[in-house]
Amino acid sequence: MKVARSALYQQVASELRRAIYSGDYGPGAQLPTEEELRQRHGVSRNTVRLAVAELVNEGLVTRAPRRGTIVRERRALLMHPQRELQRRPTGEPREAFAYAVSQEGRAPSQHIDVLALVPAEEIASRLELGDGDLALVRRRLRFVDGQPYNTNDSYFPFELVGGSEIARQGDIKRGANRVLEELGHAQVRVVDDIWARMPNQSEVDRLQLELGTPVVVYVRVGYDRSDMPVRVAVSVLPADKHLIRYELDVS
Amino acid sequence: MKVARSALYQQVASELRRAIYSGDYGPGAQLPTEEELRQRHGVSRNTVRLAVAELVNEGLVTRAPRRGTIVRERRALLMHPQRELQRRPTGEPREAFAYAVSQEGRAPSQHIDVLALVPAEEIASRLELGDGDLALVRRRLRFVDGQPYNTNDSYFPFELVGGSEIARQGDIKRGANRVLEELGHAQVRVVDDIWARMPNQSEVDRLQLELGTPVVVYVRVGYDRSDMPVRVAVSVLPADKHLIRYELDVS
DNA sequence: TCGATGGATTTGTACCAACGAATGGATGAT
DNA sequence: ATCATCCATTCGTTGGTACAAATCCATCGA
Repeated sequence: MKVARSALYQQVASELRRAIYSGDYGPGAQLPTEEELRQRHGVSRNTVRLAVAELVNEGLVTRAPRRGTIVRERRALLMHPQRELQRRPTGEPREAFAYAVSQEGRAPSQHIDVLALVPAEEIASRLELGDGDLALVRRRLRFVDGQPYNTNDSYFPFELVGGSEIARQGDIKRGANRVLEELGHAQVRVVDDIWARMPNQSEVDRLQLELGTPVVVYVRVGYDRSDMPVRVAVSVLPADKHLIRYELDVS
Repeated sequence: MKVARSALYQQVASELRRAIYSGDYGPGAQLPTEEELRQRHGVSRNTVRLAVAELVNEGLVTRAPRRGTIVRERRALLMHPQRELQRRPTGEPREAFAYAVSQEGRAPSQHIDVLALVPAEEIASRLELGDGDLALVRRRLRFVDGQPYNTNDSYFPFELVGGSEIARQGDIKRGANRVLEELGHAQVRVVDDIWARMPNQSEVDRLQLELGTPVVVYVRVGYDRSDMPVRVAVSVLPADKHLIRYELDVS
């Protein structure tokens, strides 16, 4: 007698979910093998795999041959978007990301590509560029403890930064924002847009994302004193590793 | 001759992904039926379903019997967490959410449950409650144009608001923050934490989420003049419908 | 002792078959 | 013309089988 209020695989998934959330399987624990679940619930292996696939898509577990199905653990690193605008301690030679990460006792590194291009419409409109105008982009892939961590692509109007240090390959130790200042276009106002979505394939590859990990997209547009956009920074942050924090004073 | 650099279902998924991103299938368009894809790629239906499942998990498409596989469209509504702290126009009778939504020409509504309980550890620690201390929670499920839109659970120290309007069922037209003010505990500082994850089952149910939709979790802790936490608001925002925006002045 | 090797285990991919559930659209009745 | 009904289509669920790929671990050899 079946009292199937929902699909079998849903029932199996619920049972596993409950067990995980209740702590029966803590982070790092291995769930029963597919064969074991098959017998325990009296269903086919297809059904078991469908159930576990749900948990994978929810980001709860990962699977690997022979290793089995493992409960994931997550440790997020705190981001303070506001602090990136503040001056770091005098003499601090590193830019915002490197500084923040090493503050938490972890080892930052990054890979930078610098190139000029006609940006996508979304970027162009935020930078208020004309049709076909060039932008200079600094594409960063950042690592923490050797693992890919996030990406940060910063776009500048080419006209503005073409001849400056920003257009040169490699690190700018004191930070691009400092260079903008020196060019007379310090950012006095920024607008941050934050949303989330599932990653596309190239993001999965670049950031070595596991299945079921959404990404937070974080776009900052910086404006100078004359309200001209001088920088558009697009960050793609794997959701399981990032926590964004803002502190606001009520004025 | 097979040049299978990756799994068959991955190849089919890539092909579909490419077609969607290139605009061959715009929002609302129906992908070929499973049977059609099966024939076109010469694979089994299971393999086709695996491929399409990938797109579903990426939030690119939805499936329904007889309707087929449809390319999703997304329209996000802008949130301004800062504005919720500002006074709304004098005489404006609605609270922040209702005001913001109707500003965009859409129809807000909500359902509120008010209850007292011993909150989960995460909430308790943010509210700096002792062990077993009660909190008052106002649980909101918000709708836009009749569709579930997001949830917002606001926790207050019971000690603080037990006898006030906050503890009564139903709407507080002028907003709970106003009541806090009147109680002498106006929020002068807030800390916003933002992250993302895949939704759990109860969230999928309450918010009628489609598969492959991550949620943004947005936690605001408000402190009064003596730096006591007086409110913890936990919002769960379906990622495809929300865009969070902050505007910061560089001081 | 330490490294290479191979077997066993566990998930990954792929195919086939059958029936259920939902619904768009055609058909027929009023 | 309008509404109810029925059918065909399309996805949803579940069962089965077979072999591939990855890797843990025990065993064997130097």
